[in-house]
Formats: sequence, structure tokens, C-alpha cells
Amino acid sequence: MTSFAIGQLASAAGVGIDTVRYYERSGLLKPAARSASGYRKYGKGELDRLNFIRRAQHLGFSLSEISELLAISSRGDIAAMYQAAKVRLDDIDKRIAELHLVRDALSNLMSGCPREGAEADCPILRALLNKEAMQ
Amino acid sequence: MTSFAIGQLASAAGVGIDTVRYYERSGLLKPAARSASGYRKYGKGELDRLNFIRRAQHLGFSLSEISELLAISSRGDIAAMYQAAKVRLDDIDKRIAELHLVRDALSNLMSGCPREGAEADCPILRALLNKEAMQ
DNA sequence: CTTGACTCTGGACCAGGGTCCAAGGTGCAT
DNA sequence: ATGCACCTTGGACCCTGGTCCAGAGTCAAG
Repeated sequence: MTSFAIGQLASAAGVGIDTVRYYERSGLLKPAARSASGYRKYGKGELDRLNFIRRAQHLGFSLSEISELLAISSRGDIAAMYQAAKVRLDDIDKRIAELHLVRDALSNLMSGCPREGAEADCPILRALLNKEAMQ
Repeated sequence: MTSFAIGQLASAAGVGIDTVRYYERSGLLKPAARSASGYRKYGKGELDRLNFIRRAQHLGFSLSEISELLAISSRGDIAAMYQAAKVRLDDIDKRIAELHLVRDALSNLMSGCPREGAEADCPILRALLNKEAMQ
């Protein structure tokens, strides 16, 4: 069992077959070796690479960032790896901060809402209808 | 100046002309009245509606949620408005929690990285290459 | 030898929220 | 009356990360 077919690779890595082909198409995986009949043949190296991709995705990296991470990893460039992680971390922090702003604005509006009664008493509605009511 | 053209409406609301037409197409704005020559004609009501949409978007609502918010607003249904806001808030909270998990994982990996030296010393790289190293 | 599971290809399609295009018709100032 | 900015339409296209399809070929078990 020194090589496996696309379905085996996909299920070993926990992704869909189409996803593997999509990654090949988009350059994340190199074109696979082929059997005599044209079937793609994979080895452990490709499984490792696919797992790398999944773990990086899990850490919030996009596929194009992962493409760079793979290159960085193959160079063993620790400094670049750290730098890429920092860029990602800063981006996540920025996104969290934005969401917090929205969350707090919404939460403020909700806390003043009587949940019944006249429209004029609902800060949410007032905020949507009226510029001045918007924080 | 009791009515204005699409370009004037768009710039008054701070959106693109195509956006206004897109909203009409997707049902967020009702089909506009037309001039004799077929130009769309708008009044203050439409500007208000467009501003409502922008403010709701700013609070994180999707266009289809906004569609409901507009209906809720026109009924003056405070309870439904509160409920819609709560759904949105919970969703934002969930998203923030997810991002925090990723952020902390990434941050942990980074804190152990020497930023130079051998691959084996970089926890980020180890996490991507190796199942056991993944938190 | 047949059956069922697997694989191949190129290309279309999904969500979301727009954005851009060409070819033609209008509106207004000069 | 001419130029320029504006408007009309239907439809294609952008991005991301896949997912699904038909029609054809292949593999392995019974």
C-alpha cells in the first residue's frame, strides 16, 4: 500500500474528492502522478501536505496564504513563518475589534428596548429610522 | 426639488447607482416611479429606506435580514424587532468566540517561536506539520 | 462476465453583495 | 445644435472555497 487513489487520500485527510482536485487546479497541490489508466496516485507526502492545509485553514489562513506558508515551510524559514502568523493574528484582532464595536452598539440599543409598546420607545427602531439616534 | 433621479438618490445615501438598482432587483426597494422618459424618480421616502438599509448593514444585518427588518419596522412590531436584534447579537457573539479560539491558538504557537533557528524549534511549523503538535 | 464502486474530464453552479459593460436614449447648458 | 453628463436595459463578471454534473473509462469481487 505504497500509493493510494484520490478517494483514499481524500477520506484520509477528511476532505472531499472534489476538494483535492480543486486544490490541484488552484496550485496548492502539485499535479499528481498518474497510473497507467490515468488515475491520480498519491503517497504519504501528499497526505501530509493536505493535513498541513487543513490545519492552517483551521488557524484562519486563506488558501492563498497557505500557498505561501507551504513555500515558507519548505524553505524552513522560521522568521517568515512567524511574520505570516503575525499578519494573520493582527487581522483576526482587527476583525474581533470590529465585531465588538458592532456587538456593543447592538447590545446598547437592545438594552433600552421595552420589547412592547410604541415604536418611538424602541431604540433599535429609532436608530434605524433616524440618523441622530445612531451611536 | 420634490423628486430626484437615481444618481442623486445614490449620492445622498452614499451608495453606488448600481447598488440602488441591485436593491430594486432584489426586492429591498420597491420598483421606482418613472418619469415620462423612463427615468426612475425617487422621493424622501426612498432615501429614508436606503438609509435604514445602510444603518442596518452597519449593525451586521445581511440584506435578507434587512428585508425582514423593513417589514417589521413597517408593522411597528417592537417585539419582533428586539427578537431579530437578539438573533443577530447571538450570532455575533458566536463569531467572536470562534475568532477568540483561533486567535489564542495562533498566539500560543507564536509565543513559543524563537523567530530564528531550526525548524524543529518553531511551534507554528510543528503544528502545521504534525498532528500531535496541534492544540 | 457482470455488477457496483471508483475515477476521469471540462465546465456549470452556489452564496453575498455588489460592480461593470455596451449600445442607445435624455436633459440641460452654452 | 452640440457637447457632456446623466439615464436605460440585460447580462456578465468579481471573490472564496468549494460542490455537482454528465458521459465515459476502470477496477475488483463474486
